[in-house]
Amino acid sequence: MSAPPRISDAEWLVMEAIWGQAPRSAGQIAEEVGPANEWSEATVKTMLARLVKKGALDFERDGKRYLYRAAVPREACVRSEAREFQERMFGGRTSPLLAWFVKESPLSDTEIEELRALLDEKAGQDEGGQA
Amino acid sequence: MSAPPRISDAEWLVMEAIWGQAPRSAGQIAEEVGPANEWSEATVKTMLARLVKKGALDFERDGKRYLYRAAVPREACVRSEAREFQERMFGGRTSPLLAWFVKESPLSDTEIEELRALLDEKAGQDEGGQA
DNA sequence: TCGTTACGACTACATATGTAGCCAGTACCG
DNA sequence: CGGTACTGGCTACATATGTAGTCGTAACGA
Repeated sequence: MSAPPRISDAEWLVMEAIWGQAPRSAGQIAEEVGPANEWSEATVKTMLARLVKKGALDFERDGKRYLYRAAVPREACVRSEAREFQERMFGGRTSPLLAWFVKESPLSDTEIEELRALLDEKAGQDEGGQA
Repeated sequence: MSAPPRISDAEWLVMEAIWGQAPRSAGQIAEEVGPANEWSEATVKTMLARLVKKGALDFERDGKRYLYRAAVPREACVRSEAREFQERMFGGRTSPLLAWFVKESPLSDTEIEELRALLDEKAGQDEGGQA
């Protein structure tokens, strides 16, 4: 449960590629994220190395190259980032956050319906479902 | 409408103090945020200078000292941070974000009620309320 | 008027981040 | 067995960030 490492903006894009499909070699990853972000292959390799060092990635040898895989689930990283965001912007409280997004964002009727359904579910459960 | 400047973690705390009450002198601000974060006064002053340079703060002379005030509304910064967060975590989509927070967070019945009310309002309006 | 002091300005320095180049070794082809 | 190309490792460098010290000077009190 140790907090996942802090993952920077650029690093996050690399992580996404790996969360999307793993294990993969640096070359494969670079092919996926490089062009879209106008990164040289070297840049991607640097980020891979840093992510390994941070403990966000793991790798196994495959002949002369490495195959990288995520060492932390995306889930955990999202949770951690979300917590920080929530903390900074809304003093850690959830309902103001939700209210803010509901007010600020365009939502289709369908989406509103879905959210209502989720709230219903939520209301059904007793407090403290959070294990 | 130019995007508000990127405000770092530590800087954000200083901004909060100023959004809370302005204009204020460096000393006053340091008094408020320094102890809580174990920052020396020098640290606070550095952040003030950086924030001014970034265009996040403005100041007016008051004798020998400066009185700082926010140059960008908190609103705008929150919006900008929220957009980035949403982009990174949920591909920019709002409803998955809302769904995620609803599922992940404990919400009291009252809060759920309030959100329902908000959704009702939202559903009432036609699409594209975004002014 | 002169000293004191409270401010802002400038400097410092380690780590993080964005971006990328170069080198050495190794696996594989010929 | 030697050459070649690909791969990771190390180096580089500018900017951002966290954290803080020092200095010159203006304002104010004595």
